Order: sequence, then C-alpha cells, then structure tokens
Amino acid sequence: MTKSANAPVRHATMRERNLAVVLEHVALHQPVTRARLAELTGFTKTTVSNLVALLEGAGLVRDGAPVHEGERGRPGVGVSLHGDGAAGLGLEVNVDYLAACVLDLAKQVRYRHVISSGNRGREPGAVLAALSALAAEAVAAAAGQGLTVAGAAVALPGLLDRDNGVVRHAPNLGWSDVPVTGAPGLATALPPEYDNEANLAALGELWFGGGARLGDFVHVSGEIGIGAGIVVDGRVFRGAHGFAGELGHLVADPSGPPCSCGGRGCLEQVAGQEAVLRAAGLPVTRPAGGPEGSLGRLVERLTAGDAAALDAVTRAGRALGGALASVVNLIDPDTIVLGGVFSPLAAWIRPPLEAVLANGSGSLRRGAPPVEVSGLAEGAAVLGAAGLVVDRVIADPALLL
Amino acid sequence: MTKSANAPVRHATMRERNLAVVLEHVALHQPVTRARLAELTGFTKTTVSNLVALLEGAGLVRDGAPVHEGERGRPGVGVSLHGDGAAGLGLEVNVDYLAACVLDLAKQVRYRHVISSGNRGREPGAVLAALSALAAEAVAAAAGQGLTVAGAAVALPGLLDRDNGVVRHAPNLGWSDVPVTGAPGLATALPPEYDNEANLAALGELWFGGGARLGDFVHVSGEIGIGAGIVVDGRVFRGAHGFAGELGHLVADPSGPPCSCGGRGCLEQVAGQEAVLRAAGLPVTRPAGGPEGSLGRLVERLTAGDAAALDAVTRAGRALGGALASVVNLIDPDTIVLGGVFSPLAAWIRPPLEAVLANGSGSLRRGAPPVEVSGLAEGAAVLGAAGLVVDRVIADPALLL
DNA sequence: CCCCTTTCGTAAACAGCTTGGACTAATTAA
DNA sequence: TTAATTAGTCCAAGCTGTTTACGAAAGGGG
Repeated sequence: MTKSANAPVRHATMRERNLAVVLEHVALHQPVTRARLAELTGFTKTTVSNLVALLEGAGLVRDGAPVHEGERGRPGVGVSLHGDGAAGLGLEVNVDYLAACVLDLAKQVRYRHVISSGNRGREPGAVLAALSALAAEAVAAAAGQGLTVAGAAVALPGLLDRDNGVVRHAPNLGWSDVPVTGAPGLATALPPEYDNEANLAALGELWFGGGARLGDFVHVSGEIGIGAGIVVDGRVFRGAHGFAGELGHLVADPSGPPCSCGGRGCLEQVAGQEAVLRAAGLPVTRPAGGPEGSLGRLVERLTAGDAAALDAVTRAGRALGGALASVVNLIDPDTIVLGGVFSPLAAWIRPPLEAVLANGSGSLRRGAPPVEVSGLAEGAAVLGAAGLVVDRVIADPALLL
Repeated sequence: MTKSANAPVRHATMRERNLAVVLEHVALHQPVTRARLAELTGFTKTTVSNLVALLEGAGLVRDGAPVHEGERGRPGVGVSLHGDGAAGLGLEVNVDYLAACVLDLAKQVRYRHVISSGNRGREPGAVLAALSALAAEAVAAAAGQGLTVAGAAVALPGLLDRDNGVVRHAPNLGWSDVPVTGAPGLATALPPEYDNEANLAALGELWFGGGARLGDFVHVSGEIGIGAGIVVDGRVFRGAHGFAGELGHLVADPSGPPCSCGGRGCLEQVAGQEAVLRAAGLPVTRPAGGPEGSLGRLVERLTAGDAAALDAVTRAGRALGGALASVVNLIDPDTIVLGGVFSPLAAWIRPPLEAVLANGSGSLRRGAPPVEVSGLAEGAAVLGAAGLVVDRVIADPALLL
C-alpha cells in the first residue's frame, strides 16, 4: 500500500523515539522539571527520569537550578539543553562569499564568520578547499568554547542531487554536475548534508525570523537568482526530485528576454537583482550587496524618488506578485516572507506586489496570505543550515550514543 | 523543535504499528507465508505468527492454500487479505451525478452505482439525503456479499474545511459554508472523511491508474472546474489550509474574462469545459459528459477536423501547458497525468500543451516531466475515496479492534 | 521404503521498556 | 513542630519482541 515510512518497531526503536520526545520537550520548555516533563509527554515520572539520565549521559541535557512551580511542595531540578555540548555547523557557498556559523543545541549563535570570495566561475575544487578551511576554523573555534560539532550542513545556490551530494546545476557559480562530498573539515560524527540555499534560508526564517513563523510559509529568497523555500508543517517541501520552489523560472512575461534555463521571460529576468539594477540604470558590478554596493545605491535612488528606479522596482513587484499568486493557488501557504535582496526593497516593492497578488489569488480562500518581510536578509541560509543539524540531533539523539 | 508528529511510543503503540507493518506486506505480496513475512519485515517468525493471529482475529487476513516457495522443505500456508471482511465505501457528489463505490481490502471493486442528479443550485440538505440513501444502499449491497463497510469517504467539488466537515465554497454547486457531517448512512465504524474531488481523483489514479504510478505526480482533474491533485511520496499534498492545487485559478491571461473567484483570466475561464465548448461553438447544456453530451459532440467535431473546435482545444492546451509549467517549477512532480474531461481530448490537447510546457519548465531539470493520460476518466474520485478508507484500515488495523 | 535434510510454524524461557504503587526527600502552610 | 504537598527514586509487574528448541511436513538419496 502506498510507499510509506514503514519500519518495524522494536524496543530499541521505542527508546530512540522516546528519547527524542523528551529532548524536544526540554528544548521547548527549558528549564523544565522531570515532573513537568512527565505531564507534557504523558510518560510516568519513572520513565522520564530514566530517559533524562540517558540524555545526560550523552551530554545533551544538564541539571540546573531548582525550579519552583507550584505553591507548596518540593522544588524540582530544572533540566536544560547542555549549552556546551553538541553543536551544529552551517556552511554556505554563494557567488560573492563563503560563510560559516556554529549553533549550540539551544540554537544560539556561538560563532560566525563570513569571507568574501568571488566564486563565480572559480574552480570548484578551490572553492571547496576554501570552504573546508573555513569549516575547520569553525570547528576549532567551537572546541575552544567547549562545543563539539556533531555535524554540518552546506547551503549551495543551485539544483542539487542531495542523495549523491552532487551539484547538478548552479548557473550563477557556473557549476554543472560537480560532486561536493568528501570535503575534509566536514568529517564530523554525523555525515554532512547538502541543500539548496533557498530551502535553508526558509528554515533560517522559520527558526530565527522575526515573529514566530507558524511552520507553513513560503520564503522568497532573492539573491542573484530568485528561489523559494516552501515550508509545510515545519518541514521543507522538496517535490519528487528536490527541485520544488524554483520560483525564479516561472514565466512572468512570455515575450520577455531569454533565460539561462532555456525558457523565455522567466521571473528572474524581470525581477531578479541584475534585471532590476539594469532597468534602474545602475551597474551590476559585484558585490552588489552591502551599503556601498549597487543595491545600496538603488535604495538611495528609491529614497530620493528617482523615476527610473521606482519604475523598475514597481515592475519587479508586479511580476513577483503574479508569480506569488501562482504559488498561493498551488501551494496554499499561510504566509509569504520576502527575504534576500527583496528585504531592503520591501517598502517599494510590496505595494505593487500585494496589488497583483490580491487580484490573482482568488477569493476562494479569504483573500491572499499576508506578505511579511524577513529581518534576516543575508545570513538566513547559514543559520538554517546550522539549525538543520541541531534539529537532526534533537530529533534523533540516539545518533550520538 | 519544529511542530512534529511527536507522540510517545508505548507498548500498545508498538503493537499497532507492527500490525500495520505486517498487514501492509500481506497486501503487497499476498498470498505470502509467515516465513516470508518474517524475511520481509525483519521480525522473527514468532512475532509474525503472533501478529498474523491478531489480524486473523480481526477478520482482516485469512489463511489460504499451501505455498511452496523453495525446492525442499515444508510448504507454508499462504496468508491473504480477507476479501470478504472489511470494506471501504467511496462517495462522490458532483454537479451532474452522485456516485458510490465499495472496495474490499484488496481494493477490488465489489459494488458501484452512479445516479445522475442535477445538483447545481439544489438544496444541500436534499443532496445529502440522496447521498445518504445511496450510501445505505451500498452498505446493504456490501453486506449481501459478506462485506462489512468499515468507513466512508466523500468527494466534493469545492474547497472544504476537512477538520470540521464544512464545504467552504463550491461554486459549481452553489454551496457556501455548508456543513456536511452527520449524514446518516455514513454511520460506520470509522468516522467518515471528506475531501476535495481533485485530491481523491489523484488517489484514484495512484491506485487504479494505468501503469504503476510511482507516488509522485500531479493529476489534472478537469470536470466543470479545473483542479489538480498533488501526490508526493504516495500522499496528497494539501498545503497549509487544504487549498493547494487550485490549478483552475492560476492566471492564464491577465486580460481575460472575469472569474467567479474574483480574479481575471483564470485558467478555468480559458481551458475549462464550458469555455472550450463555447469557443468551439457548442452548447454547454448539461449533462455534458457521455457520448451524447456536448463533450461527445466536441470530440466528433475534432475528429471531423472542424476548425473552430480545433482552435478552441489548441488554445486550451496552450493555456493548460503554461499553468503546468508553473506547477513543474513549483512542485516538481515526476509525472503529469491528464484526467477528467482532458482524457478524451488528449489527442488534440496534448501537442500544444507539451510544446508550451517544454518551453516554460526550464532545462534546469532535464526537460519537462512526461504527460500521461488517465484511463479512468470519470470514476477516479469515487475510487480514490473508497481506496482512502481501505488504506486507512490497512495503515492502522488496530482501529478495528 | 527408510532416513536424512530442509523449511515452516509454534512453544517456552528470556530480555528490554514502560507502568504502577510504595517510599523518601524537600518545601510551604498552619 | 506537624500536616500537606510536590519531586524524584526504587522495585515489582505487565507487555512485547527475541532467542532457542522442537515438532511437522515436504523432497532427495540410498
């Protein structure tokens, strides 16, 4: 019947799962007493004590100060995530830079390092070597804080075959069918993971975005290209081959300019960073980001009321709104979050975007979903990558003994 | 961390799950010996014997004729699904008809009944009463064959709130906020389920479609409106509120005619059954289906080479292809299946559709996914509904004691 | 025809995990 | 100081899958 996660459950499986149940509740409610954990999980106090003891043995949680919950009675001891135990390493390869980030189990940022690096057209081996060095540096810095990096996740700007660790197509890097596994510096306890930058940026928004994201949203991640990370019920939706969310290649204008993907009038060619800069009459030299980059100058001109700039951004907003209307009809997200380069442009791009979106997303549901603006801007993908590792540890603590 | 299916596992849970594991393997490999089940599941022979005994007690499986697998040795007894035990009832409310269908555990059709019924604009209570009578008839017919209907699922042509059993908006029926629960005749052991017609038609295609559907596809379900059922990894993708897959309201032509949804130039207004009939110069009187209906006449004219008809269908194909290009970029399905009214029109609609699709779905992946044609045509949704019930029983046999 | 080998299915003892109740510990209210 | 209340642990019991052993039913070889 229907391909399904259909593994037999034995005693060991039960234990593993229940360890995760307790650990997840610790993460959500720390510091929390064993008695309260028993209420929260439905286990008996005995079972909770046993499970917590195991988690303590693995260095994942720690007893802390006494907690007094009710009025009377013996106070309990607060169990918390062990802040100086396991950690997750996030890495990112992008066109202009390499980034690394270490998160402890509580998803607190403990280390962060970004180096600018012109990776477009650069030899993949050289890029991966630099990334490897960055990773080694991060692992060492973490160790200096008492943290042990349990695993790493790498964000890459392109379509990739996650099962085999191969970048199938990354037009902005100029990579095709590049294997990325086997980088040293990633030799951690858990095998490294690789994922699309847009997907990981969406997870970054889920865990670190302003306001609690409810776990059902689409994060529009405009960097050089335009991607979308689709999060449903707290998990990334990837489609059959992992290529879902390619927002940038929806057709915005069938008679528009040709695109590197082979199509015509893709959204990227109309609302992508380079297209907007060009339409506004600005140079597209790299790096475009930062206050002094082309993007900063675009914002200046918009603030100054420059007609060409305003027109370019308005057009981009309309195109993006049209594409998002399709997203709403097909994916039905709860919220839309604008990230990446769209974040600083939000004030100007949002009005035309919302107008078109409201028109195209039907009144079958009750109006279009709200369009919010990410406060994370650039760092979202590294954060999401590191958070993914932490989540994996918390969802299956048995991996660490 | 992250809202997740996070229930503690106790002994009873383990049993329930393992019963399902064994039952699913029986369904896939019947007739199958206990020894082979032990290999397939990884359980010991003892455990398999115990679990099978429980399933036999619940009337879900049955011992059959001896099976000789190897050369030498004692033959085993074949365990099969109990064909005359539990059954699933599927029901469908559509604009032109009501339908019912009973499936045994092996998903064999054991009863089927369709009555034409003009439901557009009819009082919801009357429609539900007629459906209830149809259901009671089906349950009685099943009982006559020794089958016990364990539960029912109802397919409805509109957006609905599945949690509360309310039809939010069904424009083609003229229903808004109609509660559909509490219909007698659906008082089965398991509570009845309600779902969108497009979603259930996709499941019908998954289980009964020609050629094994691999569990990752989009089924385009054109009846009066145009919907899409998105199946990922064998399960329906519903989005945050259950409104995903509203293909019919993607904007095909921003300057097109207004739509009942409030938008403009929705795909439905260009490629929907009524729009195509109108463009071909045919009346849109109901029922449109069947060899004598308007649809049959359209096929006649297409076969005869009528220019207006060919032009209308070609235009519809282009619009549908454009919408499907968006689907491919956002959802990344493995296959696209054309069902409903598009099935008989496939010969004429597919070429323009595929041309536009190939153009718009980029070469980032390797070409557009294959476009196949469903052989189920009309009955897909009822079959899917009944199959859903059967699947639920097989995925959780503990529900039946 | 008899006996050995192979395979199927079951029975009894065993091991892992959660449960339930009893018991100790620590704190507040009176 | 005493009673009440809450936190956490200890130990016996129950449920479930595993291990080991054994009887049952077939084919092959002498």
